Amino acid sequence: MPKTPIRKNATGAGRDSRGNERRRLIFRSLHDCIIRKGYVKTTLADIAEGAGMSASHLLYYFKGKETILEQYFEAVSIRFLERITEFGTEPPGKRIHLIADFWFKGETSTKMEIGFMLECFGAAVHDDVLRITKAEFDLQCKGLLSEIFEASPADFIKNPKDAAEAAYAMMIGLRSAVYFDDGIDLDGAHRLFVNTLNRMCGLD
Amino acid sequence: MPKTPIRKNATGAGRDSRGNERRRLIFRSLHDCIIRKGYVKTTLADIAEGAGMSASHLLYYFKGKETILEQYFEAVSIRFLERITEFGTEPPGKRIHLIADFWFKGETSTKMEIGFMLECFGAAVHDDVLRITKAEFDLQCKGLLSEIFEASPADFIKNPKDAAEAAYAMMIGLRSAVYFDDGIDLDGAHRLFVNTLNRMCGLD
DNA sequence: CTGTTTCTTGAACTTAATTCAAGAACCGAG
DNA sequence: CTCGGTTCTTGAATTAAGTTCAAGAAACAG
Repeated sequence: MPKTPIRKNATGAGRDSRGNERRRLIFRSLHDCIIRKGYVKTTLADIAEGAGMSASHLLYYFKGKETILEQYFEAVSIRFLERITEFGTEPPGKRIHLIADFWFKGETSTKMEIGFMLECFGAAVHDDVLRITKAEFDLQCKGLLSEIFEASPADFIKNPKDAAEAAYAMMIGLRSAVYFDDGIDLDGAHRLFVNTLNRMCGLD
Repeated sequence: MPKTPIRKNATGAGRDSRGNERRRLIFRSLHDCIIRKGYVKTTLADIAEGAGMSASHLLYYFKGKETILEQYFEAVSIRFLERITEFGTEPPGKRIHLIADFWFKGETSTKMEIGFMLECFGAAVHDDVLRITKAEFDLQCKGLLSEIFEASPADFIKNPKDAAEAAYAMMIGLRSAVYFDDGIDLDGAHRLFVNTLNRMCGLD
């Protein structure tokens, strides 16, 4: 006589608010672990310890180790999108500097997260779930940048969409180069980026 | 009475030539596995099966699973460097197209390897061995590109090194965007890249 | 206070990486 | 050819990590 459990709290509000707090703790611990040893070498026990709970309890909230990664990645993507979207409200001349600062002068955690996203993208090649998230992220960034550059057409590249794509690619490219090479001149890269964008947009 | 084993073949030539053949088999199998399921999901048994030997035998040649990855990555980097270096002997107007073709029109395996390298770079953040290899690769590519662009100074960016760096970053950036997003227009990206480089170099 | 739902854990199970000891294959010297 | 040493190869044992599960604690509504 197994009764079908009836959910009193149909919206799941109570559970989810608590669950979300736990999730955040887990994400933060994952984040720390990745900074210290990278994702591959991070064990469930490591994450659990950092979050102050048992390893098996992690799996009460997440289906498996990779699911934690996926959902954390998704959360990070969303935060990035939000921040990048904010730039769209700034005047053209200012946007470029804000975007550049965002990519080059962020806190350590931002730097880590960008590197982490690239790490995820690598993993994502063979994972449909992550792939979709990445494609989504990519698409939206590009759309936004197109918009930004549309507003101040450059004479360097006739089609502003090309400029936007080029800038986006350059941004990702430079940023990853910076992340993966401690020897690189961060300030130099930053100047180069700003100058290039300015020139592209005829704001030089 | 364990005698200290005396190596007859002090140069290791015989052993190494055989060993290198085995290594190549293992690399090829790793390569195939990564195409099919990605590095993380590839097991030693998978690699061993593809190479026609036992899993434990892999560890006779390599210290551990990650060592196989590291050394394969190193081999790929070297091959890339060699191919890119060849472009340096071509005349300026032709180099750009050759490089662009190399990045955008390579065979599937090239595409896979670029993605794989990015995947490695992600892993490399927490690994000193890979890191050095990447830095080396990076440095040499940049040096070469500087050289290439030095020969045909652009009026777009006054300092040709800036142009080289921008082009390099763009190349990596675009290429990774292409790799990680099946929906992207490969030909369009290729055209954009060639056009942009041409304009940068005043060859338009 | 009581029954239901949610939370939490440790122990058991499963899978993959790594170590190890033993023996097969190879090879040069006598 | 055959003996002794060296290199190659493997399966079995060990270790470590991920996952499942059943049981009990905590929270909470009625």
